[in-house]
Amino acid sequence: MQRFNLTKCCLSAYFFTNRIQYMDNIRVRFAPSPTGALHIGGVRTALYNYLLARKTGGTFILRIEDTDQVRYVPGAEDYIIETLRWCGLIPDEGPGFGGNYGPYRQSDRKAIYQEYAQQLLESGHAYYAFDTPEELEAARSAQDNFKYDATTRELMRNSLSMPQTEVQALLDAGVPYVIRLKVPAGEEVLIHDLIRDEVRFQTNELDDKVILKADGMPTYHLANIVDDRLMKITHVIRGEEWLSSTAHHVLLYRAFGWEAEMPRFAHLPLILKPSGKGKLSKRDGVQLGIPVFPLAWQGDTAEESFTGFREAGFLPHAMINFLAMLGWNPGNDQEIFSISELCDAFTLEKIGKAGARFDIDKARWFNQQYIMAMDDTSLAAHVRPYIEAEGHKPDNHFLEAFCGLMKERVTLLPDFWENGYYFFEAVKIFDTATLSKRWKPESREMMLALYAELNELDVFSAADLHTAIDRFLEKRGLKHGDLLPLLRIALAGTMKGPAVFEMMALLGCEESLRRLQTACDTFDSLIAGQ
RNA sequence: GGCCCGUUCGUCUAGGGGUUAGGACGCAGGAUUUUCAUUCCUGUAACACGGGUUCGAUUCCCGUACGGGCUGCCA
Repeated sequence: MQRFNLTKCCLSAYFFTNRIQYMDNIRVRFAPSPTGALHIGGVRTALYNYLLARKTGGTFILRIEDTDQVRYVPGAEDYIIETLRWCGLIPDEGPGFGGNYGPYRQSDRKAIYQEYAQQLLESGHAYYAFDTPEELEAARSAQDNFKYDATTRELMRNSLSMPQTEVQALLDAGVPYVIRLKVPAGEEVLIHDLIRDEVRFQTNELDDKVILKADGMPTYHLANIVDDRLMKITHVIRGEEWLSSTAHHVLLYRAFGWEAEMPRFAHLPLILKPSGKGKLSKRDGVQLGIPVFPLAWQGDTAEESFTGFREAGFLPHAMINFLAMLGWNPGNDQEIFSISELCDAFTLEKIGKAGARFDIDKARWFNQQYIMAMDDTSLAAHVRPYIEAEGHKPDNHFLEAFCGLMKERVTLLPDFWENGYYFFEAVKIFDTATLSKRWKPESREMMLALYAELNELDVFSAADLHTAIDRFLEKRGLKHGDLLPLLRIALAGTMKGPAVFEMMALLGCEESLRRLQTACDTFDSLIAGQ
């Protein structure tokens, strides 16, 4: 990274990171709409905003875009904030986070937008429109590809097509109206996108977007321009679905006379379905049985309720790491990144242009890596709830040792219980298929002899067990293979699991011997019965 | 339909005018291990197509195809 220190007389210094120029005091915002659970793609957008802010010493702002009264869903805002907290993407400013540019909820800023809409009205960049939804519908069905624009607005009912007296009369009578942006004809809008370079639009292709709705609320277009301006946003990092409407946004900046200080745009590629085509949707989650939301969401119906990465047993940092790599790369082979490493390595320039397929297997791999790398104490804290949910309250020492034995054998948090429940309670299922091959007529006697031998042990550690059992086998001219598989099944019921000696040591002398006894008592009939 | 964006192994991607096109996930095989897992090794597999430009193109340009986004008083 080259750094250019400009003289103090300059208002702002600039520095370059891999060719993209950043200014000082970077301010970015994550601006979700509280219409339901936050999509995983939204989490990635939040992440990239957060990373740019952290990398540059800038400010990460949360702004709630709740201008749609109809689609507003109670609880969605809490969900968004809980998600950010779970992921560790804590806003510097936002509702409940403080900041000097609030309020950060757009519904609390209604009056501000009206003021700015008025300004556009006065400067001739916007106009009143009285067309009812029905009339618009009629116009659309009467004409294919109907667009409310320079070629059609004279035919519609608005302050451009009607005499001023009539407009005033309608206004005075309290007839509902919207305010539309008057898109100029024959101009070009050039956008310098940080990810896509130059993108051009012809204003003749653009329609006169509604900027203030009949209920007095702004649409996204107006609100986001005004707020980004007032909140001094320097970089707009958002999904590609916004690229098309960016032309309108530039036109709004132009109309307000703010174009020169407009924020920089970076439009992120979308996250696509795991299989097939199209962008990832909540339906994919239920269809494939995979989480596509960070946290579970309880909707009004079963169809509107979804599981989340957290509930599936993902560690937040593993999910973040996975998401970071979906559309961005560090330019080298490193894949595992802590959040702070991500902050250092992140650059907008390394974000790809093409959409990225959502690959749950890769996510699982990341989770496995994070579990294996985590120390036993921290891991125990994550695993404890799963064990307690099954009615067990192990002490920390035991649980940590358990985590240590299991962590190389799991990919998701629930696997700890599912693959290792027998550390907490009696074996429920015995692998009778293996047992019937291994349990010989003389096995019972061998196990009984081992029981007696182990019963004499003073110290029940893995190392001591190892020595004792090796000695036992040697005495009888047996090999590991003659005993250990049986011992494993006696203790755990399954052929899968940690080293037998470690398992025994953790189970303890008393419990281990009890299981040996149980094996001797039941294995004969178990095999006979199957 | 119109406008906009995109296209390297099945997936995530590196790379970039001359390379054995690299890594990771997955999958397959092997080594280690009493089992499973971990770890290690090996293998599998890609520059969408057609024209240019060029001594040479996967890389640059133009088309085509395919995919995606937008096209609401939704965000």
